[in-house]
Amino acid sequence: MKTRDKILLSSLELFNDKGERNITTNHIAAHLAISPGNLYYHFRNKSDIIYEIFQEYEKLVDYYLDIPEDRPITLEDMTFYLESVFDGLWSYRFFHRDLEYLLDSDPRLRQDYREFTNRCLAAINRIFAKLADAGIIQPQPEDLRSAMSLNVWLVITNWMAFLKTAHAAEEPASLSLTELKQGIYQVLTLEVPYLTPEYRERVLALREKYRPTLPEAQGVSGVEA
Amino acid sequence: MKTRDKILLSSLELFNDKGERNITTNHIAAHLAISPGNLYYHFRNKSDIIYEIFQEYEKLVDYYLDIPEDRPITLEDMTFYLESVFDGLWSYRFFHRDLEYLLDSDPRLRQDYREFTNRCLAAINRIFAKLADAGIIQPQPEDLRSAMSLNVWLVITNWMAFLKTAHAAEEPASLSLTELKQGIYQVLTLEVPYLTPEYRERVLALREKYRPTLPEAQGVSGVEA
DNA sequence: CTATTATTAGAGTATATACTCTAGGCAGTC
DNA sequence: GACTGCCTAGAGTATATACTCTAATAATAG
Repeated sequence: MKTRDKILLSSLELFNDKGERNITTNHIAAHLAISPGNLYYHFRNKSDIIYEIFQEYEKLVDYYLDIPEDRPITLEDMTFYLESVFDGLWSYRFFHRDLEYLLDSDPRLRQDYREFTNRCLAAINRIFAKLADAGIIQPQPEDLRSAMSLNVWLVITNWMAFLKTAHAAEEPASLSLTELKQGIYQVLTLEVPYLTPEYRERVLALREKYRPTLPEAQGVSGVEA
Repeated sequence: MKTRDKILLSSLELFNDKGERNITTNHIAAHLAISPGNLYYHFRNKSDIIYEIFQEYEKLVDYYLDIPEDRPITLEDMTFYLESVFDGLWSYRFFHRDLEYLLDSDPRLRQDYREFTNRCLAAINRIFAKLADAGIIQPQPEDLRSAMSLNVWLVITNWMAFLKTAHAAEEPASLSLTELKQGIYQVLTLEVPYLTPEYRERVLALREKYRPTLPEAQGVSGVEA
């Protein structure tokens, strides 16, 4: 594998593990057992590395959220979208953690991320429209659907931060992909009141599959309330 | 005003303005025109300053979210809770921005924040229960209510991050309290499907008051989709 | 084989950051 | 006036960070 690609891969891994803020270019070089000079031969600075990783992330999610225009949408499609988006979030989980700082330090990233957000929101919106067409959820007025889509986006992008911060003082690294996917339970919660009688039971059953197993991790434990 | 309090106040102001990551103890001292030594006479380190600011924040929100046990809840109560919580978020807005890093660097903060989250979730849960008692929303099974409460929490705590990141490349400092309170629109969106016929119109009217004025800031602009 | 280009090592640097240390001022008290 | 306790200044420091520079080594093309 090319050094350049190894740098991108290691950076992503280290960022995900320890947080972008805690990883310097020297750390990355040391982790790969290459010299700082070598790293800077391939990338002008740390921002460029991050920008390139973001572009991979963007491409991945755009690929997943390619909504078919020519056919109706199914429950399986919806499951796929949810699973995929959370997979993407997991693979690039460092990104949302320091999002604001990253956007402040790189105007290109700010611009691109903004457009990315808009594409995602539009995709969620279209999914809802097609779910209504398919008779899975009840149709809603345009502005309610937009606001719902935005709420879905907020839940999806911040579920991980919630998990990490609501976890006890144990190893903060103890987060797993399985736990992350409990976010799907939260997203489906948003759909519950809109489900049509025909699909209600099926979607509720799907939702159950993602129900958090440890009520403690859920946050509302009653005991501490 | 005592130097100690001035340090807390200036720190909060600077953190909110520029982000905790971009503000050093030397910056704080310089901003107050005092010496670093002086600052460190009053606080052992930066973490201690942040921890103390968090405790103020915690106290404020706990005070706002004191749900009365002896009487039913009204729509005015709900409005007050929402307004207050967003006021609190605004006043201590630096906090959620670097939350994960802050919790990673201070175990006390991690523990306290976790308990704080649980208290807030419990309070939201109780509010929903009392809204149902008051006939404003339809009663829901316990687990659905918990999941809904968690979604409310996710929307509330991350609305600001969304605004900051979805904004265009303009001044990132252009965020206003008014915009922030459009988060109330999003929270009320979550309640919409559960409203009782008696209260539906009143709550929808309340919600309209917080509707975002600029569709662009909303994120879903159609044009870019 | 040679010239050129791409890649790498590794020492080095300017700046920043969190924090320390010493000396001293100032207010009150006897 | 001397003592005490609180507060402050400001120079200083160890470490980290992002990044540069030079020279050497591999790879490739003619």
